[in-house]
Amino acid sequence: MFSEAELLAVFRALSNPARRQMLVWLKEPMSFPGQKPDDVGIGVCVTDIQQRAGLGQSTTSQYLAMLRQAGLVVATRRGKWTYYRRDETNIARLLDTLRDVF
Amino acid sequence: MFSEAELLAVFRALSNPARRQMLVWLKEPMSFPGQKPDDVGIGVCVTDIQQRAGLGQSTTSQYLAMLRQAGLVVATRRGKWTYYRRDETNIARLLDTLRDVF
DNA sequence: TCTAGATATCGTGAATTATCAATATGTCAG
DNA sequence: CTGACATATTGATAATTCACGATATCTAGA
Repeated sequence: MFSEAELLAVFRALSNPARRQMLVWLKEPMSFPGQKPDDVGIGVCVTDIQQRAGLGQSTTSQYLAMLRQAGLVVATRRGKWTYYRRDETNIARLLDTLRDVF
Repeated sequence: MFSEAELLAVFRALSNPARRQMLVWLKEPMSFPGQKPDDVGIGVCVTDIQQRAGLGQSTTSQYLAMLRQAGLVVATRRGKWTYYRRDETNIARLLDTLRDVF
């Protein structure tokens, strides 16, 4: 299911509180100020996540990239913005794997 | 259920492949050479885990301490030996929490 | 095409982790 | 009480992560 390398990426990504929070925050896209109902399906843009996290822009971008490489979120570019949303299918698959492995 | 600090300890502990493997290995105590059937209930001693991991003695001891602090294993001292076994109850509780939180 | 805004990437220094060897502690046997 | 052994703790260094500012890239619009 998940290779050793994939599990490593996942645990490394989640071993940081800020990144873990981002993943939880994305469960409720509408909780972000200024989030448009039309955009819920596509996700939340980097700037909005950055505001909430209180981190620098580059840090936020990198952290989201890590979550994406770990297969936890999906990025979609629309215009100048990149929207991030949870990859619910893969997260469910991950939880199943964790049940099997641990 | 699990506090933020506890989750941090868990993910940090599991973000290292050697520590993750130890936790998996401990599912099968009898898979360790020289493991006595009588000791299965109490766990596996540090030296046996160290042999399998191919790490130094101090490293192994520290890694097991990390797993213990994360609530993933339980240590029992018997004579000169310290036996480590999985804390299945807490691991199950953890998996439930992960399902809730993520 | 030029510019401004959003995001990504690069380069950095501080903090943390990985891992070991050396040493300390704790326990049994004699 | 000593010696030998199992484990824990300490000290050290290389590698990695954290988080930032600076810079590069991409895109929409003037």
